[in-house]
Amino acid sequence: MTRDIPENPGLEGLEAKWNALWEERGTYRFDRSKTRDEVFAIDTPPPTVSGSLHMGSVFGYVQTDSHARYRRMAGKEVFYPMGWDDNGLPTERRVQNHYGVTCDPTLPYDPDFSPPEAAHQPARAISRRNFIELCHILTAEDEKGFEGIWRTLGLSVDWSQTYATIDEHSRRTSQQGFLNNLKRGEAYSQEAPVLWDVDFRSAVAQAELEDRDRPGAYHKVAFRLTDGTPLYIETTRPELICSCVALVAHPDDSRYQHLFGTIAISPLFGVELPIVSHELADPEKGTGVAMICTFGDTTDVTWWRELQLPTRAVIQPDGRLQTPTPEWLAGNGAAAYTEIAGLYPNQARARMAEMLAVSGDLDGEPRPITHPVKFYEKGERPLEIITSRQWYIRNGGRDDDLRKDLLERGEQLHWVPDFMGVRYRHWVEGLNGDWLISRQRFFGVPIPVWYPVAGDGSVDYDNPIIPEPDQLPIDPTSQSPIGYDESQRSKPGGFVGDPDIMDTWATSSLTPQIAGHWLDDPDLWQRVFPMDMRPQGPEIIRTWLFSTTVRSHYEHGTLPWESATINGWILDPDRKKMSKSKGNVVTAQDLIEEHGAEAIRYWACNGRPGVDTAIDTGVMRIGRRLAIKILNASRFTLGLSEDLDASSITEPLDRSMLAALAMVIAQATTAFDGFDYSRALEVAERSFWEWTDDYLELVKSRAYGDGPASASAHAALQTALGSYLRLFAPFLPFVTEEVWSWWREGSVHRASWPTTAELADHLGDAEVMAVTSRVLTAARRAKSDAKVSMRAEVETLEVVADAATQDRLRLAEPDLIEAARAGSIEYREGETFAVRVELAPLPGD
RNA sequence: GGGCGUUUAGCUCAGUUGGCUAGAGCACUGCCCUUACAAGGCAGGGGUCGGCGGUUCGAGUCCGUCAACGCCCACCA
Repeated sequence: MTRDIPENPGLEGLEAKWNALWEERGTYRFDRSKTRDEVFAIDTPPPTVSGSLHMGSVFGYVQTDSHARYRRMAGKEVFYPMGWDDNGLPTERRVQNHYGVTCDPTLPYDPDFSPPEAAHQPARAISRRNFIELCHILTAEDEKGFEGIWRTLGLSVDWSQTYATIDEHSRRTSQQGFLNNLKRGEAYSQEAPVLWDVDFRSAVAQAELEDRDRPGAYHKVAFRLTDGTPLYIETTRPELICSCVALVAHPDDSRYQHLFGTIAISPLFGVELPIVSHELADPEKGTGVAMICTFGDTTDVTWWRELQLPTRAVIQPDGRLQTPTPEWLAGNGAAAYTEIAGLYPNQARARMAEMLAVSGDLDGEPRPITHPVKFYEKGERPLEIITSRQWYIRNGGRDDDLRKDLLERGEQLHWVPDFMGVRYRHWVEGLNGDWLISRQRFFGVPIPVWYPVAGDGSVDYDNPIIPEPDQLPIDPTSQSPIGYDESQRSKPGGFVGDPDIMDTWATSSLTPQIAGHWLDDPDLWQRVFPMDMRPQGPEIIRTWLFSTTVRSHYEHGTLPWESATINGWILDPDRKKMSKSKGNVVTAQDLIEEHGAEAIRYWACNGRPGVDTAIDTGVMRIGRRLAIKILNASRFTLGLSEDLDASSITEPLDRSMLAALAMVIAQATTAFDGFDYSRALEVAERSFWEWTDDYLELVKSRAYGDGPASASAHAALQTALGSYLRLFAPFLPFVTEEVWSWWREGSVHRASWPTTAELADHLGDAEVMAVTSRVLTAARRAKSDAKVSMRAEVETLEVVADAATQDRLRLAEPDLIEAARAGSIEYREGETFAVRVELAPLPGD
């Protein structure tokens, strides 16, 4: 025996051992000499770097890794990069909490500021540049931690192909992409009402909204017609009566036909308002008359735009009602306004209710209701709508032709599972505006433009000053455009920099271009794009998947990838969706330490594509047991003899076993080609347990002997083991690599995927193994029923079977007699298969 | 309010174009320390497939409908 097989092989230490060796040997290094058709490129989701890794991430990434490993073995050169999403608000929040700081852009840069050991209490305000430096420091630490976990889990990522969505390369790619959109007219800026988060003081895009049910109250309020007749409306936002610009009812509402075109006067404020008609007014809601404010909700925006109403905005970017009395109010109206000036909406609402009650314009008590209110998904207060200048990228929300094109892209994409494509379609069909990409935040990729300042000091937003490509990336708030210098910043005749940053999706929608080095490495780019696979979660179809599709459609006129594989949700052990707010998040680190990487991988790969899956430590234990079983079965097989040529496989039972294995290989391959890793694992696993439980037991006795029959068993065992190790390699990379190293040169992960062709010359009748197992099982059952050891002797085995089955059993008879410890086998002709077992008398009986 | 998904043994899940007495693992029960494996092996009990109604010679598997759960979307008066 020259093989170095441990006496008592175990799983401990395999992760560290093989990760070090894989790194040293460059096992997963991308070979960029391969051409596009030889490459399998994966657009890996860059995880949000946020301290601890969520089990939901582990789930999807491990599934993707199993597929990457399959493709690599199946002959593709796998382009498998890793990115970190450290751009944007989650990082800002984390920095604020971690260091106890807030960003105040008005402060000067402090070059001596160093990261505090502990969080400042209370929070300390620092400059934007200091703040951004902290963002970089913290994300760099977190990224190291994440990489460590991914390596422990055995992701076969090429770690030389990494990026961060805030790094220089990503910023340049993102800014160039934006400038290309701008040049082609796909990006534009416009002053318009936007949904606004008053805490973050930033605009928010449609894709980032969520509805939450909140308590509210209908206030029935009397407006007055010119003759003094009350006209009642119901509103949940009486504080906005001061910003009312019209009253509206449905054009077919007979109750109000006579009022269209006339005037109503607002209570307390005395503003004259036209009474108009519009189809969005719902006769069923309230009194059928609604007040139109600028702006209380998105319907107001629609009415305002379509009915060409004036703007009377009072809500400020900080969420308060403006302090100066609005110009459209005068006299008693102006006096009434002073009661609510400077208040937050909820405070103003209460005050208005009091004032309306006193003036007699409130009919009855406010009626409490629960209603859906729009929130920023990361926000804590309801969104307001304010008017501001923002940048947009056209996404079909305002253009039917473009919408049709993008829907067509969704049809072209191969969705796994296919029903996920419906979510894309519904999202695109439901878009109601273009993609708002500017954010009034600090840590992100700057909008890369400046604006000329005219002699009168006004800013010319319609003619932005564009940087040259070789200047990118730029920060227009600290760099000046070519032809200007810093002394001209914000001066008449000079320039101003756009102060905003881009939405995180405006950058991560370019992950194929970033990872594939679209701008700076055309040679690499043409080898990897369009990519093959986009794995991701279902919740970001509307954001990441869609936005990536939009950018690629514009930039390259193609889909960014051929297939999108959508993983399921992770549920906690009680089948509740895990979320930080529920406090039921289980971190990956703990589970990996407790169960080991192979167990976690097995659990993840057991989850069907796209199917919600609960964290289940029971499944993890099964995976661990499978890994240990592989070690032990390998030790048995490889301890028997040196390598034998497969031509030694002559015994019918051995050839039968290989015939069954060939079918398993075919099934697993078909499953993987359809992105169904879980099916591939399932068929391999079922087959492997049968192999160890039945085949190994049947041939054990023969294998311990000598001669050609023994050699046949050895060679068949080796051949089968070689197949099983490769079938399991995508799922259990450490244990399969360990066994492979006892035996073969090179990495199992660069070995070729098993094929039926390589077994073709050694196949027999698969039924021989099947019927022999049935007889063996019958013998075991008899012993179990008699409560005796499996080693107990059988006097006779009497098999009732048809002639064909008898013939098959005779082919394996010596093995069956040994395994069952039977004295003899007798056959009787019969249609129905049956086995009668007569146990030998026990010694002493 | 609309859409998508899920609902099969106590638990976690398979069941691919409808077809032999519905499968696996865990858990449970019994037996076995058999020289690959006792953090193991062998064997066994246990579901009529969410409800109702159809199509069919035959349905867990197709159609309709209802319900529960999850997710996504929806103009907040």
